[in-house]
Amino acid sequence: MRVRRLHDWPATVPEARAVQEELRGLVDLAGPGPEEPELVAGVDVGYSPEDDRLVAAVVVLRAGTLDVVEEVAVSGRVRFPYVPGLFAFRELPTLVEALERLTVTPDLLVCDGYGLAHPYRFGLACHLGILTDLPTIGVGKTAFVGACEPPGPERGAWSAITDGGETIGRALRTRRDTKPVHVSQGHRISLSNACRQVLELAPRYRIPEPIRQADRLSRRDI
DNA sequence: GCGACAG
DNA sequence: ATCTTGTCGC
Repeated sequence: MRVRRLHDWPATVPEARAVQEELRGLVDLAGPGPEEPELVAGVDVGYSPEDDRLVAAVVVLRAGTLDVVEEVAVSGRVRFPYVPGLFAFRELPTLVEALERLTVTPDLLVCDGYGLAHPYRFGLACHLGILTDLPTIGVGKTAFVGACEPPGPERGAWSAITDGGETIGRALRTRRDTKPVHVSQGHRISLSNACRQVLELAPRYRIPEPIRQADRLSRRDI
């Protein structure tokens, strides 16, 4: 699929912040996003324990059956330090290469990490949404910014993640008695639809299937 | 000022 | 992210 080249990859913190400030105004939070997506892609990155290599993985699933339609893994090198809030600049360059090698265009992109629920309201999922112009969802495994009450114990229970009075995401229980995931909007999808999609994509495990598959692939090829 | 901070 | 053993539960 085609990915827009809106900027060069920044090498420094100030450059990266400038890119975020420039692109954050382009984010579409109105959605509503696809009602019944046909193809859903998951993206994740795995890191080498011994050097600076990383593997970006994209797995496309048929939404109805969760069957794998296409897989792409691309290896690269870390070119940006881990700075909370600028996490996307580590993974995006190689992730974009992997997406460009996709022969199909997904209807929805599920990202490992945050979208709106981000210190500058522009996490990896928002950034990837702008570059691909696809609806994107951010799914985080741990809390980052904002606060929320613990949702009820049942699958499907959720509570709002708020920060300074504004709602930036939801803690969503995808599996009974299991730690919730943190869902936030990336681009071109509403928060309620994002949660509905995440729930449908995680019928069995805590982590939505597209991300689980991408995670497996990124570790296998490192 | 200090610590905490997606992966 | 990654380094790590056992353990509890389906």
